[in-house]
Amino acid sequence: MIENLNDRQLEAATNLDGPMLVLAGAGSGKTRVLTTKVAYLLDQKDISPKNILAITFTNKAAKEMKERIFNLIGREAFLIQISTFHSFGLKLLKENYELLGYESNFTILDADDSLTVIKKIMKEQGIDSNKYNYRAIRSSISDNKNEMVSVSEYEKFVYTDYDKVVYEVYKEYENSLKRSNAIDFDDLLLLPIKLFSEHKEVLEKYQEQYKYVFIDEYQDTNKPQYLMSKMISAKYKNITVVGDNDQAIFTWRGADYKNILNFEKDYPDAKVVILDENYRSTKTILKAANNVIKNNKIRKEKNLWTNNEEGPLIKYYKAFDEKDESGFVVKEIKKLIDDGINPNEICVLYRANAQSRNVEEAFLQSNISYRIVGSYAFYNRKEIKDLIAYLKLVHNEKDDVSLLRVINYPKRGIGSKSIENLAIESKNNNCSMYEAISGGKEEFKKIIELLKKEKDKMSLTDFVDLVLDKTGIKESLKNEHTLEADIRLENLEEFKSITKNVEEADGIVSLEDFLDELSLVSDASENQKEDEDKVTLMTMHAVKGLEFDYVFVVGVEEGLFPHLNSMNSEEELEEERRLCYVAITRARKKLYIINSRSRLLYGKVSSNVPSRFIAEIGDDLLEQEKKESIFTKKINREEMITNNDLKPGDLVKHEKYGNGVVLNIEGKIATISFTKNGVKKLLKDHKAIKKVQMEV
DNA sequence: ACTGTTCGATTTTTT
DNA sequence: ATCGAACAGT
Repeated sequence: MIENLNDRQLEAATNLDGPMLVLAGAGSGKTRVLTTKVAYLLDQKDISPKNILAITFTNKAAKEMKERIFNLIGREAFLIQISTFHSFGLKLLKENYELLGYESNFTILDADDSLTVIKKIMKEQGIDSNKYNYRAIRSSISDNKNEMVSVSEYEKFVYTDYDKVVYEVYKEYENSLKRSNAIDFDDLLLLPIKLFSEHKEVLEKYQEQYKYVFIDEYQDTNKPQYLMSKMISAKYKNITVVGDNDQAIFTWRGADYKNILNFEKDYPDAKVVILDENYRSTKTILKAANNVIKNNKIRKEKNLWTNNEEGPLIKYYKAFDEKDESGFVVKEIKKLIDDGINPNEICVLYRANAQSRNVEEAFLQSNISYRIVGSYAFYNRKEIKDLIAYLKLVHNEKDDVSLLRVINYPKRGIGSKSIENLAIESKNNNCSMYEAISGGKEEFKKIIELLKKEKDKMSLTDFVDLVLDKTGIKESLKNEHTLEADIRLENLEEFKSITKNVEEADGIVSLEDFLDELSLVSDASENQKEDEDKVTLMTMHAVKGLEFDYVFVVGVEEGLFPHLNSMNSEEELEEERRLCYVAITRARKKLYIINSRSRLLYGKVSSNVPSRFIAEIGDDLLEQEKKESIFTKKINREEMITNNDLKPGDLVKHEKYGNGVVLNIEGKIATISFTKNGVKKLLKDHKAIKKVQMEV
């Protein structure tokens, strides 16, 4: 198994004991090293697979690691604890909930659920939502939790009015979750640490169990994750961490890449291995990545190199608008598929989830089958969330968030006034809203009680059917007779096919296990069959750790990538650049970069200039695609372009004066030099002036 | 007290 | 597109 490893990889994979830091550049075979090391460990040492803990960053990565270890050692691989920090945290909570004061059927709130709780609290406290944005308050609370600042500790840091609001909401938020027997995503990391700190004997048990610990993507660990790694490996100190500070893209979520830089301080006797030979990409792709990342100032110099062939130039296409952009992507992907390329080897990357729609529509029209990985997908649809809320409520009746979502859906004549009263009642009795139900709302309670009785008598899929039936969801959608309602019904059917898939794969599935999986996975693609040949669509964040032969990056424009919201500081900009580095290094054979002069996004048309990252890649690595698509033949391109944002250097065409170039803009006046008519000062927004694209 | 309609604001990235 | 607030109607 250790054949074919290079010297450094071999060194990393065979030094089994003690702390080790593996600085692994993109595509340098770090997953290979990790999986080999695990297999070698089991071969050499007298330990059980159950003594190994391996933490990855995404569920997808965990799944892949399991498969690769399975290929090396067979079925024993499934006994190894391989999971994300969050699912490992959940496992710890499932095993120790009493010690932390929870009941066994606790609910996990996702980010949307947390927001609902926060909205409710802010309304109750009479906080003006125009002055204090719900989302801002939520992220402040989450930031505190990720920095491990508790409510009582935060009280000491309250200075401004804003702090005061955050404090009050934070306090009530924590109380409210406790009343609902609920935890949020941050708690999945925080509660295990609380458990370990307060119950040394429990910590010791886990230290004894997980004698060997592996942490992937260590540069993206936040404080609780860092602590969890440290605590659990403190006894034997057999901890191997792998990462690359050039790929730190989650600092906005509290991740601190200094964790990886400080590893040698934490463990002075740590062995350090640097993997800098890239086996994945062509020389061209790697050069592009290096050209981009070297612009970062806060960075440890590093030189990733490859012996792979030069490979084709990066294809660069400047589109007119988002339709032209997706048209180009479709055209190129069709070419690849016609050449016999498997669609599984193609992926399309974007900065924001909202961009997926544009590509999706083009794929639908041209019958390219695709899968979308990401949070705007299936589970975020209203009808699916409604159904899940019922399931969650059946599982944990104290789940106020779910109750609020469905108590009046479908309409049962329970309006805001009744709900308000219910909330007051529950507050007064310090109980959940469900427990406070009385009078006219009993009908709702009866439905839930009935479902509770039935849930263990049938398969999960049948139970979902029963829920749709008894709650009246199905009926109310059927009665709508609109296209929208039909789509919602179809999605609910799709949900049943997911539960069916899960049941077929895992045998009988309990509601609890299914809900756990839902809240951690939050992505339908994980539960879909993966054996079909499909092009993958996802964000650049989600693609971390994966690789494809052909990678398309769309929307490479200033404002979108780097994102406008990330242009406030040099640090944020450097993180965008690392994201660009991650995106580029996903490609094995060929990279495509596409941007658009104008695009419709979030219901608005915006016009953007090409991203600075394209200039950083450098012209000599780019091959610009000429506009020869059907699109140009149909539409007079000059009509496509508005003159609303003339800048010095732009080429223009004037109805009377002909072609010219903009020399200067002062307020509304543009100074333009015309080829045949000399320099003129004109109103820049005059309709006689049209901006002309610069290339052929 | 609940329902329906309209208008306006709002959307980075994830476990 | 979706959600919430505000208002009018039942």
